[in-house]
Formats: sequence, C-alpha cells, structure tokens
Amino acid sequence: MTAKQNFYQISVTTDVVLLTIEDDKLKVLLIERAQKPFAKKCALPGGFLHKGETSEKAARRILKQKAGVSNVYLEQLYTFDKKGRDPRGPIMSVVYYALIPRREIMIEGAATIQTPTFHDVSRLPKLAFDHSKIVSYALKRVRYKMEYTNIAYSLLPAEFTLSQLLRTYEVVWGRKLDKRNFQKKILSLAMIRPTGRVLRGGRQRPARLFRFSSRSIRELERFF
Amino acid sequence: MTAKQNFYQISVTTDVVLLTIEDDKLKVLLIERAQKPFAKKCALPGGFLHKGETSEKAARRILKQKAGVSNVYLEQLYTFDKKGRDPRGPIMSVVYYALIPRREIMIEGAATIQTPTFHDVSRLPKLAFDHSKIVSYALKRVRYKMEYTNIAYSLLPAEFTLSQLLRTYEVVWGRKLDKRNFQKKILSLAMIRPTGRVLRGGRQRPARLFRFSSRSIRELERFF
DNA sequence: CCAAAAGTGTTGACTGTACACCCATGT
DNA sequence: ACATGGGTGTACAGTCAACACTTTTGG
Repeated sequence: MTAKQNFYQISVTTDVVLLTIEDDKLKVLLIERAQKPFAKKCALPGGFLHKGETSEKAARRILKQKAGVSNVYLEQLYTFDKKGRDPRGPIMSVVYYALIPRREIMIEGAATIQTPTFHDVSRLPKLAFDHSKIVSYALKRVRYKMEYTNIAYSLLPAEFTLSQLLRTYEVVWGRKLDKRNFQKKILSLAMIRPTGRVLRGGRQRPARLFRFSSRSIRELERFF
Repeated sequence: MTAKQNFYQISVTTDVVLLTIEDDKLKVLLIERAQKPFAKKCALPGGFLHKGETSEKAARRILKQKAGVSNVYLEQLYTFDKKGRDPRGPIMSVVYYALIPRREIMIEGAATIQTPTFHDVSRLPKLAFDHSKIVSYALKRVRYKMEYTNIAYSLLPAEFTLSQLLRTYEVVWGRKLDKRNFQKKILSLAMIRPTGRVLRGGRQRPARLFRFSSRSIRELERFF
C-alpha cells in the first residue's frame, strides 16, 4: 500500500553520526565527497531513503555499507530541514547517531568509493552541508545521555576494567574524573557487576573485569 | 529550486502536541477525526507539508489554524515513521510540541471543521494512529526539560506569583512540592526576578509578582 | 474576627568532592 | 628492584528534605 499521491512529497535522506573511541579520542566517521555539491569536503555518511524503507532501516543500511557494522547502538537525533541546507533543493534529513567500539568497525570491507575515515571530534574541519552543526548536536546529546543512562556499554567490549570505563567517560566528556569517586558512584548505581575474572598481561597488578548489568539502554539515577 | 526527481519521495506530515494548563490540569489539544481512517477517534492536530514548507513552518501554520496562536514555545519532538503507523501507507510525521498559557489560545476563531478540544493528559482516550505514544513521549520530554531549563515561562503570563509558578511545576510533574524549598531553589537559580509589584485582589495577603529573567529558553543548573 | 493564601528558618541526612598511599605484577 | 597502573578510605562542605507558625488582606 502506498500513500495517496495528491499531496506534495519530498526527498528524504538519512545521515548517521557514527562515534567511537580510538587512541583515547572521541572520533566521528566522515567521508570525503567526490561530487558536487561540497566536492572534497568531508560529510557524514548518509543517503536517500529507498522505497518502502524507514529512516532507521536506512541508517542501519548505511552503517553496514560504510562501516561494516550491524550491531550498534542507534538512536534518532533530530530531523533537519531548514531552508537552504542542501543547495540541490529542499531535502529533509532524519539524522541518527550510533555508538560502537572501534574494533567492531571494519572500514576495509565497506562497499563504498571514497574510504570513510575517523576524525577527532575536537579537531574537525568544516563539513559539507549543515553537518558541522549536526555533529555538535550529536556530541551534546551523547555527553548528556551518558550522565543518566548506561549507554557507555555501547562503546566498550562485553568485559572491561574500571580504568577502561573511566577512560570512556573522560574521553566523551573531555575532562578528568577522580578514580575513587568514580568507582564508588558507578558501583553504587549497580550499573556494572564484577565478573570475578581478572585481566592480566600489563606489567602491573591485574585488574578486575566487569560487565554491564544490562547491555540495553537503561535510565539510571543521575550521576556526575 | 527543487530536488532531483530520481529518488524516491515520500509524504511528510507534521503533528503538534499543544500543551497548556487549564483548571490546574495539564491538557493537550485534540481533534475528533471526521473521516477514515480512525473516524471519530481523537487525534493530534496536524497535516501534510505544503510545497516548499519546512516542518517547523507547517507546525506553526497548524497552530495558527487550529488554535489561533502564533507566539508559542515550539520544539521538535521526534520523527515517527514506523512501518504501519498510518494505514494509508508510509507517511512520515515530524512531530513538534508546543507550550502556551491557556488564555492565549482562541479555539473559537480557528478555521477548522471539527472543533479542537483540550483533554486532561491523565485521562486520555485511545487516540488515532500512533498518537497515544506521541503524547506520552511529549509529556516525558516536557517534564524532563522543566528540570533543567526555564521553559515554565512558556506556560505563564509575563508576571506571576510564586504560587502560580509552584502550581505550574506541580501540575506538569503531577506531584506536590514543598513551598519553602521550592522558593529557595528557584530564587537561588536566578531563574526569576521580583518586579517590586504586588498582586492584590484575593481575600488574602497580597503576593509579590515575579518575571522570568529571560523569556527564551535557558539551561540552568539542574534543579529538583 | 474569620478565612485564605503569603511569607519565612532550622535541622539532620545525605551526597559530592578533594585528596595520597600501598599493592600486585611483568620486565 | 623498579616501573606501571590497580586498588582503597576519610573528612569537610554543600545540598536536599522535612517540617509549622505568623502575616496580611478581603469580606
């Protein structure tokens, strides 16, 4: 069944802000544009919706194509349709953001022409379209959401040490946190549980390994 | 300039969750549908985007048509496009929510067929389409946003008493607040300023009148 | 003088923050 | 033995929550 044709219809794209942590920096996936408009400028991965496809499905398709990922934390960010945002005409973009550990991303296998690359969010060039604004907005949302949910799970492997978790928060928020206070708070929230196992291999005391109590999004009592 | 036609295009609507306070209850504007689908069910005011119109423009147009309001707090809520949400086919809805004092709404003058009416959000019937879910989502957002911004200004007249402000929070959050703690907190945040004027007329001690320090949205240090 | 809402402080509990040293391991 | 990150507790300050009586007015 399709919509009646007696109403104005418009072109809709989906863009995805894929965030990950690499080298203790928060990074976003960008693709250098080959064609006009904004040729040679970096842009978010995205594309037009296919027939019968929802925006979320399209976002997942794009993530698969451009970053080779399929299991990912994905959330709708905002719909951008300000006049003039795309020089080709009125194009609405339903934007999603995604979080995933760096090691689960395989850009090599991606079926795309220009190779997508990760860029440190604190040193971004000017992006194509309104994508600079979109990235800022995504950062704001992620930072905020990490204050009252467990979404950090989506940036970490199943088992991790307290230091890794701490570093994740520090990298996303861009500030240092106190190790002792952090541990007290996180444990009191029951966001994570010790596995009883331990990580050896550094030339230091072995670190206890933890798991998230739930690996789907949960709202917690606000912390930090 | 228009978008190239070689991509699939879809029908886009805008729906608006207009919230206000009436009789110390939080209410939402609904319109009983005359036609199928969902004839006789209540639905949010909304409609298809016109050619060249942005979703926000459309939301403002609908508010003007259905509620006779033009100055209003308006914020994009979410874009709904889940498969099957509209039996007529794949229709995407960019939803906004709006806040305004009851006395600034003039439904009588509205150019519409079915008269829109306000419904207590705590006693809603089943709504058409996915509108029940949309209203819940809007309520969650508004309640949340009142915790860390000054958006309460959009539900109050320019000058108001502390009791009115307190009642606004109580109605939106659906719980009682302590008068003394409320006043201490609100004043310490510098969200509002006394005008020096006073409201007489009740058969009780006159109340001081206040104004919001800013009548556009501001993020405050979190409160309550 | 009575009814109604306005106005006003203190205390105890809890939470957040600052801070420094010893531990277990690999090399 | 030493370098590295892991692991742990206390004390002070600030914030939150609970609580009740007096004031001012209109009728």
